[in-house]
Amino acid sequence: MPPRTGSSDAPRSFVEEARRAQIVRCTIEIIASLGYAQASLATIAERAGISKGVISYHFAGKDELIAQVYTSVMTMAAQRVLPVVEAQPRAQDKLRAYIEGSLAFIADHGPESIALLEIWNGLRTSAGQPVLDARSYEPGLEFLQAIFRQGHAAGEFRRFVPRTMAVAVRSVIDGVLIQRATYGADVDIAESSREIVALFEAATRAVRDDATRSKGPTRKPRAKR
Amino acid sequence: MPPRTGSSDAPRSFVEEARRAQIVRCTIEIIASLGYAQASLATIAERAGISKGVISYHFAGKDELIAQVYTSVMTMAAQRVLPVVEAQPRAQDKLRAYIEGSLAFIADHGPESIALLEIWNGLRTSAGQPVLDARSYEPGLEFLQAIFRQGHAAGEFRRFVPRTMAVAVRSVIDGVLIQRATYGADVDIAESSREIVALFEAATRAVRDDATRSKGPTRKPRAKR
Amino acid sequence: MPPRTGSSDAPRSFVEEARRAQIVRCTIEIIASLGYAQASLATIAERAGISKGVISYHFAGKDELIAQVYTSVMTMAAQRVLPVVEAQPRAQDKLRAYIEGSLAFIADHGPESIALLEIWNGLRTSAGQPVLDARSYEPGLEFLQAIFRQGHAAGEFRRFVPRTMAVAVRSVIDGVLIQRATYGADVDIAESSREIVALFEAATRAVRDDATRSKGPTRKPRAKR
Amino acid sequence: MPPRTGSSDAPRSFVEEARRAQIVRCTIEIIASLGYAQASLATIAERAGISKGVISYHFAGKDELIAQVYTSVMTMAAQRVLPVVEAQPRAQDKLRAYIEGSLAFIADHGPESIALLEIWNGLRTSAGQPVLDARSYEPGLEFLQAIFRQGHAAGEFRRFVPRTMAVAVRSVIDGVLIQRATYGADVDIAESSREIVALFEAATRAVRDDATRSKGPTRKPRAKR
DNA sequence: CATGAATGAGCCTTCATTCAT
DNA sequence: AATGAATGAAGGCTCATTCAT
Repeated sequence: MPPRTGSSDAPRSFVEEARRAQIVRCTIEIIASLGYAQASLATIAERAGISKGVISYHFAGKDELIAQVYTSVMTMAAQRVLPVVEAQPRAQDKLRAYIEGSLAFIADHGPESIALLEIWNGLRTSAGQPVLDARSYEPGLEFLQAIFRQGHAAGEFRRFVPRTMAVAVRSVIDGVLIQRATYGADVDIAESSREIVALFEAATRAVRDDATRSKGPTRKPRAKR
Repeated sequence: MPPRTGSSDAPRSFVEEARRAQIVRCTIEIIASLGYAQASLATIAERAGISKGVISYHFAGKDELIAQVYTSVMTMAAQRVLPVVEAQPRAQDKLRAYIEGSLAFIADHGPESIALLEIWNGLRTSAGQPVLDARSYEPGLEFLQAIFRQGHAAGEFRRFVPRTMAVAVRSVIDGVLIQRATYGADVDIAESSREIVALFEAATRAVRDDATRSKGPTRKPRAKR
Repeated sequence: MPPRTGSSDAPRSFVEEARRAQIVRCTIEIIASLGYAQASLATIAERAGISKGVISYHFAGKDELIAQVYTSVMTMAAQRVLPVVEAQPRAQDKLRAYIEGSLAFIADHGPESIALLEIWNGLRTSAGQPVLDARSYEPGLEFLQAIFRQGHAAGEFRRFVPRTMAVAVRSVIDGVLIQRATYGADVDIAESSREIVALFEAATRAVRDDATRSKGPTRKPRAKR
Repeated sequence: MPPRTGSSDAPRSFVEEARRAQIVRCTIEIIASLGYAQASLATIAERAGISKGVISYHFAGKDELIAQVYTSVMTMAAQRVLPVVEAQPRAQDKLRAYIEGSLAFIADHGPESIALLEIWNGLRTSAGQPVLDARSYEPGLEFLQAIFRQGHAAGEFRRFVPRTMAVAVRSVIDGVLIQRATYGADVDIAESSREIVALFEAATRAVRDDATRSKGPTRKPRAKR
C-alpha cells in the first residue's frame, strides 16, 4: 500500500516523517552541489545511502519531492526572516531587517538557499512552462510591497513603484546568492549585507532637501525608453 | 562528413550559414519557451521542421550549438549596449545608459534574453559545476565596475564597493527579465527602466551632506572575488 | 542506481549474479553467431528476452560487459588447459598437452572460443588502435615461449626462435577455430588435434644428427616484442 | 544517372577508373590504420579529400567498395605469390616459395595485408554470417592443398591431412601479419620467414627412418570438408 | 517498510544512403 | 562528375517509474 499521495488523511508515522526529512535533506545537498539538472533520484538515493525505490515509496514522485524541498526551505527562510521584520515598526527598519535577515539566511544555510534558486530556475511543468507557484517570488514580493506601501504612507520613502522596488530587492539578494554559489567563501556576505542595506536606504529614502527634490528622479517620467 | 569542426579554414557556404542561423534561432525560441533542460535536439529539430541529424550535420554537437547561441546573443546585446554607454563621458550617464540599454534589449529581444539567462543557469560541466565562462557575469560585471571606479575617481558617486554595486545592477536587470519571462507583456519594461534608473541614481549619488558621509560604508575596497 | 560500479565492496546478490551470467552467456552466443560488430546491446537484450536497460543496470556499460565476457572465457580456457600442461614434466609433452587442451576447449566451447577471437579482433580503442591487453596473445604467447625455453634447455627441441614458434602454435589453433566457426561440425577437431600435435612434434623435435646440435639451440634470444 | 552497379555493360571511363582506384587506395589505408569498424565512408572521404557522395557515386555502396578492396588486394597478392610458386617443380620448394612470397608481400604491402585481414575478420552479411567468399581462405587453401597432394604423390612429404596442413600454413602466415600489425617494425619479417620455412620443412619432410613411419598419423585421408 | 530488479522513453551521436543541383 | 545537404535508423546510455517480494 503506497503511503499518502497528497490527499490521504491519515497522519504520517514518526518513522516515515524521519525518512522524508532525511531524503529532503540529501536532496538539498545534491541540488546545491551538483545543480538541479544533475539531481537524479539515483544520485539522491546514493547520497542518502538508501535504495532508489524508497524515494518513490515516500514521495508520489520526483515532483512531490522537489515541492517538499521547496516548501521546507521556504518555511525555514520565512521563519528566519519574517518575525524579525515584523518586529520593526518603521518601514525603513523593516526593509533593512528583511535584507539583513535574508542574507544571514544565505550565509547560514548556503545549500538550502542554492537549492531554492536551482529549483526556481529549473522547475518546469511537463509542457515546459515554469511552475508559477515555485518560480514566482510572489509571496516574497508581496511581503516587500507591503513594506513599501507602509513606508509610502508614512512618508518614509521617496515615491517609486513598489513592485519594481520589490523585484529589485529580491533580485539583488538572489544575486548575492549566485555570487556565493559561484565563488564560495570568497564572497563576504556580511560586507555585502552592509552594502546592500546602504544601497536600498539611499535608493528609497525620502529626499530631505526640497531643493534637491525639484529635479527629483521620479518626477517627470523620462520619455526615452 | 560534418562541415567544419573547428579547424577548417574554408568559409561556410551561404546555404549552410542560413541553416545554422535558422537552427540557432529555433534553439533560442525553444529555450526561451520551454527552458534549457527541455531543449533537446529532437525538440529543436521538430520546431525547425528538420530531421535531428541536420543539427549534428551543421554543428559539431549540442555543445557547439549552445555555444553558438550564447555567443550570438551576447554579441547582439553587446552591440546594442556598449556603444551607447561609451558615448557618455560621465559615469552617472554611463550607468543610466547601461541600464536603459540593457532593458531596451530585453524589451526588443525577449526570447534571446531569456535564452541567455537559461543558458547561464543551466549550463553545467558533467561534474555539475557551472561552466564559468558562460555562467559568470564576469565580463558584464567588470564593465560595470569600471564605470563605478570612474565615478568614484570623479567624485560623482558616493563611496561603495564597486563589485557589490555591479552585482546589484546586473541582478536587478535580470530580475526584470525574469518578471518579463514570467508575466509577459504585463510587465511594463519602459516603466521599470525609469524606476531602476532612478533607483540606482539615488543609490549611487554622492551625498551632498557630509554629515551622512561620516559613517561611509566602504571601508576596505576588497580584491575582486 | 546501477549496482556496484567498480569500487563497491558488497558482494553481488544471487539473483544479480544469475542475471549477469545470463547476459554474459547471451552476449557470447550473439558474438559467436553474428560477430562482434553486430553485438549491440539491443541485439543482446533481445536474445536474452530482456529490456536494453537491464544490461546497463547490471553492467557499468558495454565495455564492462565485454570485459566480463573476455575474462570469463579466458578463465574457463585457462582452467581447462593450464593444469594439464603443467602436470607434464617434459617440454615436448607440455606442448602436446597445450595443443590438445586448447583444441578440446574449442571443441567443447565453440561459441566461447569464437567470441574470444571476435573480441580480440574487434576490440579497438576509440582511436582505432587495438586494445593491447585484450588483443595481444601475450599471456598465451609467454606461456608457450616458456615451454620452448625449457625444451631448449633440456635439448628436447631443435633450435628455433621461441617467439615465432609460439606465434605459430597459437595461430594454428586459432586457424582451426576459424575453420570450425566457418564450417561447423564438418571440421573434425579430434583429427585436427592429432594432426597438429604431429605437425609441431615434427617441427620442434631435436634433429637426430648430433653434429648440428653442437652449436646450441637458441643463438640470439631476441627481446620479447 | 548513377554509373554502373555491377551489371551494366558500358566500360568505365578512364577518369572513373582513376577515381575508383584512388578511393580504394584510401580505403586500404584507413582500414589498415584504424580498423575495419572505424572505416566509415566519412573517414575515407576525408582522407581522400573528396566528398562523401563521390563514393556512393562510384560504388553501388559500401559493400561494393569493400569487395573491390578485397579483390584488388587479393589480385596483387596472387600476382606476387603464384608465379614464383609455380615456377618450382618440387612440392617442397613450392611450399617454401609460398611462405616466402606471402611474407614478402606482407613486408612490402603492410597496409594492404592488414586491410585484407580486417576485411576477413569484419565483413559480415546483414544477417551476421561471415561473407563466405571473402571470409574463407578457400582459394588459398585449395592452392596449398594441391601442393601437398603433389608432394605426397612424389613421396616428398610425410603423411598428413593436406587440408589441416594448409590451414596451418595460412594461419601461421596470418599470425605473423597480426604480429606485424600489432607491433609494427619490431617484428622482423625476414627472420620470421626463415623460421617458418624451417618449421614447415621439418613438419612436412618425409621421415627418413621407416621405423617411425609405422605409427604414421594419417590413416584415412578424409574427404575435404 | 524497504529493496532490488526491470522497464521504456528519451537523450546525443554516428553512419550509410539518397537526392537536387 | 561531383557535391553539399538531408535523412532515418541504430548505437550506447540515463532516468523516473513500477512492482514483486
